[in-house]
Amino acid sequence: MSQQSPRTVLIVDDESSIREMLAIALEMAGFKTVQAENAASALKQIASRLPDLMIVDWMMPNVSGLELCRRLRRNPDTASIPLILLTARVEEGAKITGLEVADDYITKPFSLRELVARLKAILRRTTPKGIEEPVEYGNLRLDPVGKQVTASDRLLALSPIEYRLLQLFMTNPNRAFSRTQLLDRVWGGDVYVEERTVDVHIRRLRKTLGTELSDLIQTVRGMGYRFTIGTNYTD
Amino acid sequence: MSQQSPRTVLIVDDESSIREMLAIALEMAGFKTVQAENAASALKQIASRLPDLMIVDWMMPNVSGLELCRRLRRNPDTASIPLILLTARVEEGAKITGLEVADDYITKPFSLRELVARLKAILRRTTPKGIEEPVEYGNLRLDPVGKQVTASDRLLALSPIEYRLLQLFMTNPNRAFSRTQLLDRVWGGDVYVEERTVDVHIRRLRKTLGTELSDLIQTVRGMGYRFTIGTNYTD
DNA sequence: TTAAATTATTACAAAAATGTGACGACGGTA
DNA sequence: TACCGTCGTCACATTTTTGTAATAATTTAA
Repeated sequence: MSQQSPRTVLIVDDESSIREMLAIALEMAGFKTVQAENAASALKQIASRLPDLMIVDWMMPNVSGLELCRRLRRNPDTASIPLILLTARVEEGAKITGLEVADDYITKPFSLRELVARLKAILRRTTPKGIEEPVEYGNLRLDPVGKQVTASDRLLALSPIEYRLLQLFMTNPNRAFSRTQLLDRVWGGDVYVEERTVDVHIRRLRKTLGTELSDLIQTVRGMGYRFTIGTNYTD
Repeated sequence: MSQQSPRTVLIVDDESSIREMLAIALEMAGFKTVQAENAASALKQIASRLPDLMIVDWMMPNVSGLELCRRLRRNPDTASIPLILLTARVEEGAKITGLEVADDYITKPFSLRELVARLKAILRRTTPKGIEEPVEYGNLRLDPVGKQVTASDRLLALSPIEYRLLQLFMTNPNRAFSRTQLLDRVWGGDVYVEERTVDVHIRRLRKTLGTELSDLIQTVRGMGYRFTIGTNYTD
């Protein structure tokens, strides 16, 4: 049974009719959908919550879909979101230009069945990398499928937030996150809590990790926190 | 993490009490604020100095806030200023119409904390940071992503100021900085500290770098300091 | 060489940042 | 209903960082 949390697809198109059609088709296929009618709105949605995949219309007023994709690619946080470009163009040149930034493209008119199929294909080959593969450092192991964390084969009891924190850390080792970034990516961009709340949850995470493993989560003074591996210290 | 020059927020509202409340809240959050009580005044303020973000009341006499936003969007100079619409309307129609021109909207009554949070979120995503590549000279390596510095793979414990100092030096090798320049670029242009304080921090940086690497930071007598690489000396 | 100018070093107290425990709120559940 | 786990926030403790002044060391100019 593939009852993971449903994938979220962000549909970016200026025509509401197309958005609606796609939304219905995708929701029937078991996806969650979010819509945006322009690039600015899309960026806002993304800031609020990272989608698992995006369908972007090539031709849009102001910022074109292509330009939106380029901007997404430049930002490390969004660079890995799989993209499907929706285009009416059939020319080879356009195809190639589009593929440089997109993972796939579909020319209008298109069959919904085909779209869904391609979408699933892309998710199949892009998600296992980050989301479903267990991450492991030393004897600490995080299993995204079972949402379980084990240390030396002992199961750790993590709260939901602790789990997401650890997952973010373990999938981005040696990267410092500010409290704001953590709030954005663990809590979600649309939740407003005190920055210091992060400290408390770091504390709780460290506590459940135990004395040995808690060293993995380091304080970066004046900045935030970092999951550090493979470095020697000389303090 | 607000060591950048303070952002300026232009508040446009016909009710002075609301303007004042917003101004106080925002200034407590570290922003500079400018106020305007109508669209004309707002345009004047903008002409005098471009704000980093605007909060605009939807309902205003004469030109409505929405109309003001539209005019701003039409002008290339002001089109990219992020906008937050302040509105009492809750209807879906209003939301959608508003979002076409604004980056976000907040319905009255609103929580100041939420407003500040959203405002920061908008600034965060409209001011994308450049891609940060590690800098490396010899066995000294500074990693902006992890905010860590290693010497021969040993992690150095730098304080925030030491880190920023070293980052400035390493990204501008062989360039001499005066103490004033260092204060501007490491401390930020809006703080007042003694010039001699720089000396102390240089000393601290040299100390944490260790005897070998401390030679990299050279004193330029009568001028300031310089990060020197690839040069041999024969005094 | 000496005196003046400049920088290095040290110590210390204030300020800032982070760690920590506790409390109440909230939703789910027996 | 009461219980339980989780969460956000606060108050207070602890640690680190920072600015400054005092003093030592060094360089420069005459």
